Amino acid sequence: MLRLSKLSDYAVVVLVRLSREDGCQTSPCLAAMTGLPEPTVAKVLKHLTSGGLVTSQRGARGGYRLSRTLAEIAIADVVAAIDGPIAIAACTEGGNGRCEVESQCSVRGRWDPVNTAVLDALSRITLADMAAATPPRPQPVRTAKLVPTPLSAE
Amino acid sequence: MLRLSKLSDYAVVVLVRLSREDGCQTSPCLAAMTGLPEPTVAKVLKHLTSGGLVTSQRGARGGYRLSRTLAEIAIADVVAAIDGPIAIAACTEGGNGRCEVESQCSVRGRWDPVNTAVLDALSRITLADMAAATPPRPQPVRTAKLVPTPLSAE
DNA sequence: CGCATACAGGACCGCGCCAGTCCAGTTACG
DNA sequence: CGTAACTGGACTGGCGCGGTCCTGTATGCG
Repeated sequence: MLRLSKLSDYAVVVLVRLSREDGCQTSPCLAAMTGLPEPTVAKVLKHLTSGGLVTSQRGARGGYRLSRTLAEIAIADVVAAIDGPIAIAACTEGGNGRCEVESQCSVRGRWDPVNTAVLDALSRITLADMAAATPPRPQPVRTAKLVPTPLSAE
Repeated sequence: MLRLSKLSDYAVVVLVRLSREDGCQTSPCLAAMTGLPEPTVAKVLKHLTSGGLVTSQRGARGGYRLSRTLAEIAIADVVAAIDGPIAIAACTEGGNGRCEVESQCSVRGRWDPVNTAVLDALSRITLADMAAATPPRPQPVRTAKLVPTPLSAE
């Protein structure tokens, strides 16, 4: 398992979509483009804004803009912006520290290297890597439910 | 976030405790030693048995035994035994494939490298590293492997 | 100047999942 | 033969997440 939250997944999709500098920077437009429900996209964008990954422009003709390039945004940044600090177990530094049997826990504090390793792995992959696909024919990973024009139609 | 399940956390604790070859190999005894509720420990041990990490002996005077040494059991093995195959997002190979907007998903299939990176990180750290027994302050970034800590020896 | 648009930042709520428990069955030791 | 311990399910309650909605505010435009 070790599952990522859905919102983080959505965030990656939205950010990659936002990187295309056509006239689609509002949350309703991004929702339509990605096929995700608009309130959810709005929520994701709000989190990304407070996380500093995008900048917002209020009012009519407003919208969102990436504050950095895709290559400068790591997956870890996105996850941190959406889900808060990455903490594998409750006993790690970023965790809430809820560990009532801590006194007799023989692995106390030993989760931190694991947490660091995972965080490091997620910091090494950027959104540019994620967006590198979407060529006409990426590696058919599993279900080849692939149409020739996935996003260029829009 | 990216939280690990509690059961996996417990499994690490139980396995490390089980590695000490004193007369504590039954699930009631392990529960008492670790301070965890006995039914939960029993459930964890069942999963670890079917995962092949421990072997069981039924009947009176039965119990559990590690089928490998701590150094040969990676964190990824424990997580896989408890929570099933590691899958960061729904769109990865191990995931259940529930992705209803897949047709217009611009990052389709691109989670696999991320998943692989995380899995790799978790495969690099073994239970022997975890059992290195509450050292003063370890700050290794990602070289937390292969540190010759003799404390796991019994 | 007022309206329409779009972000801000909450509150709210139902569903699904996980943790935890329990029980009937089986095995094996003494 | 009785007891201790594993086996493998089913069951359930809590809670966290995904998803929605609402009020307020900023801003561009007619």
